[in-house]
Order: sequence, then C-alpha cells, then structure tokens
Amino acid sequence: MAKKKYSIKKIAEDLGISVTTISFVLNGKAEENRISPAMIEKVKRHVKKIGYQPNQLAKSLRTGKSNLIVFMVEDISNPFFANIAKLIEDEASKLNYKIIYCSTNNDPDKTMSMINLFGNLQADGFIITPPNGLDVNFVKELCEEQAPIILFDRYLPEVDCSHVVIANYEGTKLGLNHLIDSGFHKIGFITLDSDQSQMHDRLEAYQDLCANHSMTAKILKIPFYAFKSGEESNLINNFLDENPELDAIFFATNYLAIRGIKLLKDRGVIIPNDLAVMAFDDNDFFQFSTPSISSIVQPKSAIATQLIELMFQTLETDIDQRKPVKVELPVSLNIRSSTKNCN
Amino acid sequence: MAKKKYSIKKIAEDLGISVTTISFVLNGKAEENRISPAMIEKVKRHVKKIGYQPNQLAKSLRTGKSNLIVFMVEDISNPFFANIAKLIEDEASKLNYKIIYCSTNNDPDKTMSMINLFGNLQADGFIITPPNGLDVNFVKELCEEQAPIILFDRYLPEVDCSHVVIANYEGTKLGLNHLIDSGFHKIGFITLDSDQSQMHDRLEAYQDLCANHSMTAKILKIPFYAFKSGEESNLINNFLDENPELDAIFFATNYLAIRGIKLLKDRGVIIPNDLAVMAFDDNDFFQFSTPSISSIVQPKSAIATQLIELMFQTLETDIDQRKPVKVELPVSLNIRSSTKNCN
DNA sequence: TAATATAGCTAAAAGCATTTAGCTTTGGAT
DNA sequence: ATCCAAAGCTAAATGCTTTTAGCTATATTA
Repeated sequence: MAKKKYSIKKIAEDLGISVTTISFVLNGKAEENRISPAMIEKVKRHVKKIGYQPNQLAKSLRTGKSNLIVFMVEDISNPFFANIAKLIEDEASKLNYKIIYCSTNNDPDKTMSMINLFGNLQADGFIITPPNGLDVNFVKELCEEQAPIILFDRYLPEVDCSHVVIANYEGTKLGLNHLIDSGFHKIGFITLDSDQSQMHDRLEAYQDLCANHSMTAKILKIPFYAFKSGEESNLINNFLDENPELDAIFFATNYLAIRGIKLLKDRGVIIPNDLAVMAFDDNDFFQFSTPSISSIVQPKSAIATQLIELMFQTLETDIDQRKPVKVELPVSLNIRSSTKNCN
Repeated sequence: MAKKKYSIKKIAEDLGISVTTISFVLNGKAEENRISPAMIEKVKRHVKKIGYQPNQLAKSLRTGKSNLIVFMVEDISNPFFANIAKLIEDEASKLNYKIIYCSTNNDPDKTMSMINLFGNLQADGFIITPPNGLDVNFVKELCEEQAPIILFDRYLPEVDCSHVVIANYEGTKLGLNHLIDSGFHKIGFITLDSDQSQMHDRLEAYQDLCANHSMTAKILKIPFYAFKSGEESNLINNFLDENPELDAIFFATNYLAIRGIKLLKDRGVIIPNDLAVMAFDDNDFFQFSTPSISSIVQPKSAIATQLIELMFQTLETDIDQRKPVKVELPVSLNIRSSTKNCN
C-alpha cells in the first residue's frame, strides 16, 4: 500500500478530463477560462479527497518562480542573525515563501559560489550580509540582471544595491555621549580589524567624538583570526596595561564585549567603579550579567520587517522599474549598571 | 547586455552537437557512453568559458533528487538549535546538499503542513524536532513511504523512526548525583509541563533518584504558555515560598534556568550559599554569569555529525532495506561555582 | 566481399506543471 | 434554415534536464 504519488496527469485520467482544466481550477483561473461551476466543484472535491499537492519543482521550472528566498548571514549561530532569521521566516511563510539559509563564514569565495548555486535553484531573492572582499562587480551584475539582492547589517559602499542597515554612526555617538554625560572622559575603543561598513562607521563615530572633545583616541583593533582563535585576550591585556588611565571601554560588538568582560573580571577589575563598559548590539548575557551591561540595541523586528517588505515589494516590481532602496534604522540605548558612575 | 541564461539546448546549438552529449560530459558519463576525448574536451572548455551551470530544478525534476534537506527545529533562535544548524549546514554543503530550515514553534499542525510543503519540493530528507501532538500515523507513513526522517532532541515513543537524542535520564542522574555528592540533599526540580520524551526522561531520573535516596520529590511544572508569557516568575516564587527547606534547584532546561537565576538574584538569594543551582543544557550565559552555573552539556558537534551521517547513510540505502537507527549520545557534566558547597 | 562488431554520437521520451491557441457544442439572432 | 458568438473544454507547446534506445559510419572478421 505504498502511497501513490499523484500527478496532475493521473488526476486527469481518474476524472476523465484534461490536465488543463485541473490546472486552471488549482490556480484560481477557472472563472476567467470559463470552466463551469460544476466542473470546478468536481475537481476541487477530488483533489481534496486524495490530498493532491502540485510538484513545486515542475511548477517552478515552468513559471520561473521558486518561492525560495536565500538568507545568507555571516553565522547563523550568532543570536542576532538567528533572531532575524526566525522573524523573516515567519513573515515569509505567511506568503508561502520558504527560506533557505546558509552561513557565509565571512568567506567571499564561499559566498559567491553559494549565490551561484542557489541561483541555479532559481531562488527568487537574496538577503545577504556581504563578507569583506566580496567581488563588487559580481554583486553589481546580480543586482542588475538577476534576482533581487538586499544587503543587510552592512553594505558595500561601491555598490548601488538595496540594503537595510542600522545607524551605526549615530548609535555609537549615542552610547559614547552617554558615557561622557556620566562623567567618563577617558574612553577606550575595542573593535575588530575590519573594513566592513558597520565597523567602519562605529569607529568613525568614536574618532569624531574624540576630536570634538579633545580626547586622545585609544583604539584596539583585533584581527578577525585572533578573535576566532581566542588570542584576543593578550591583545586586550596589553591594551589595558598600556593605557592604565582609561575609565571606560566601548566594545564595538557584543561578542567582543562578552570576551572582554570575562577578561576584565579575571583581572579583578570592578565594573563600573574601575572601568565603565558599554557594548554595541545587545545580548541576553548583558541583561543577566553582574553587573548588567549597558548597550546599544538594534531593532531586530524592525530590521526583519523592513527586509521582508522590501524584498516582496521588489519582487512585485517589474525588473526594469526596480531602484535600489536604502534603509537605515535608528538604534536605541539600553542603560544598565555598567555605565553608572560611582565616584 | 543582459546576461544570457544558458541552457543545455543553447550550448548544443552553439557547438552544433546534441544535448545528450553535453549531458553525458557534464555528468561524468562520457566514457561509458563512448564520447571521444576530443569531444569531451571541447564541451568542457566551452562550458567553462561561458560559466554554464545546469538548472537544478530541471535536474531535480528529472532525477527525483533535490539535494535539499529540511531542518525543522522548535526555534532556530535557540542557540542550541542554531549551533547544530550551522554544523549540519557545513557538513551538508561539503556534499553539495542544501539545508532548508524552518521553525515548528512546537505547533504540530504547522509542522505537518510544512512537511507536506517541503515534500512537494521533493526534499530528500527531513531532520525534525517533533513537537508535542504531532500525528503519529503521519510520521509513520512518511517514514515508511517517503523521504527519510530523522528525529532529534526528542523522539516519539509510539513511532519506530530513526532518531538522534542524548542520554537525558543518565545526564540528569549525573547532575543530581553531583549535587548530592556535594552535600545538597533537598533538591527541587523545576521543569516544563511537557510530554516530550527528553523532558519526561529528565523528570523520571529525578523521581527515581528521590526514591532511591528517600528524598521527597519537590517538582514544579511550568506550562509552556506561562513561560512564553513570562508568567513563570509567580509560579517559581510560590514554589520557593512553599519549600523553604530546599538547598538546591535543578532546572530541566537552560532557558528555565536563565529566568530562574534572574529571579533568585532578585529575591536576594545567594548562589550557592543559600541555594545551589544546576541546569540541563549548557549556555554561554552560564560560563560568564556570576557565579558561574554548573550544567549538563550536550555534545553538539557529535549530535550534528551523527545526524548528517545517519541521513546520508540512509539516503544511500535502498528504500526497502532501510531500518530505523536509534542513537543516544552521552552527555557530560560542567562543574562550576553554582554547585560548590560553602557550608 | 559480405557480415558483424564497435566507436561515436543523437532523437525522442520522460519527469510534472503552466499556458496559448483552438476545437466543439449550444443558444440566440436574423 | 443559416450564421455567429459565446460557453466549456482540451491538445500541444513549453520550461530544462536526464536517459533509453538506436542510428551511422568505420573497422574487423571470415
């Protein structure tokens, strides 16, 4: 009693009618093709009875539309991306779209080969956190000629492509100003050594602020590989040793902050008495940590909503009418214990 | 200069040969079909030059194989699942498989309709954390007649289906015994009110242990909806008020523990002096929390490896030769500060 | 020289759905 | 009685690939 795989052809035989009729009924095109109500009813009933569902591959092959959206993030196990992924998936499934996701691991070659791969799967759209070094022309061509691409989290300054990012510059300023307003005036900045736009903007905000307040910029750039291999602690230790005058540290990402705070505790540093701490991008850990950590919060659900709305809006627009849409969402400040001035 | 979409047919025309020849070359079947080396070279060169890649939809439609594996978890934004997802994706992409993921949200109806949906996409296999109430017959039929299914994290006792789970019973015993060995003898157990196998096994371990040590079982079962809506704090508060004699709490999941620890701190409870704490399933937070929290650690990468190996092994086996494979992986104990007896 | 084997390639079917163009039948108008 | 329009349905092409069965030369054998 192996379950028969129904095809539209088989149904046509069963019912003694043509496949065309069935296809019309199934796709809501029965009326406009003058299929009689009796026939519509007959088809619908039978289809329901046997639980037939059309083969999506054949459908996609014919229509050129796969209802698949590729979601490529740096790393899905990063809670920020996982959260966005979930929100996007929920929205997409309402519209009968499926999400294929994959991690770029910040590898531009892997990313390109993935895009090619999914392109052959006739993916309808791409949402991507572009890794450093992604070939600009490659993205350009895709943007112009193929499936819509929306970059997020960061953008590529050289490419005129739709994107959804947050106000990294203003957000960093917001956080730094809060530190200054709280009486911290010797702020160190720990970031990744990265060219990506979001990191660039955060750093720039810090540098501008230093210039405006006649502060000496104290910057530590941690290479990506050093972070991956856990070697960042030496770098941070050196940085702290060389700059004992600092009264606050701004971490440019939450994962840097998590490692950094652990290290500070190991060094016996009392937060915020010895050193105030603030991080860009919130994290569950910051809320529950002792002391709790102040952070700049990205509006996750707004990001997800924007991404998916922009995607569907683009998909609905004729390919030659499409224009890049660039969205920058505001961030907010979550003030907790780690920036409370106790002196 | 819109990029031409190449098809095998177009290449055949360009080269003045048949599509069959090209297909043979592309699929490594040239030799066995006596295509001359010169011809093979000619085709390969041209294909490479124009960067042609076959349409996967058409290929899948013809071969019945999509190279797509569906990964359905309760919630991708749970770090445990996100981590496994990443590991699986890495393995799968090595073998040219793609992962489609989606969240069940523990909704059996959504899960079934998703499975149907992806079934029509000709997904080659399913890896699923089955939600409570998932129709047993539905899964049974699928297991027997369709794409291979591997359950993980929990299994359905009524269904004879492949699964990869961890030793929940032994793991819980391990944790509880550590508490007892450390001198805690009045251990409360806080869990979700759930029928899922993993929760059931954890609870059973606690009950057996109580019986063996003549301990009175003190159990709090938090309904899922209460947790979702944040109402669990009242329940936990009541539980603590009613059982002031407790000297340790075992949380059956990490997210229960995270909420619970926050609440304990709010009540002014000192961990572990007033109350020792242990959690099932590790979490970054436990490592960085003050005090750090002891936990039972699931072997994530072993789980991922098993899942993907089992999946490919099953896919390679003839459908009538397949037998359910049931894997139970051991867990380990991560002893931290929250179970240190200070008295 | 005729029959046969082999090398080298291809035509056409199949996989499943959508969609265009067109074929019957019926009813109404003239 | 004849013609036309509309109603109601369908044949066949199409999307792109894989794969079976088979065709045509050339080479080998008897």
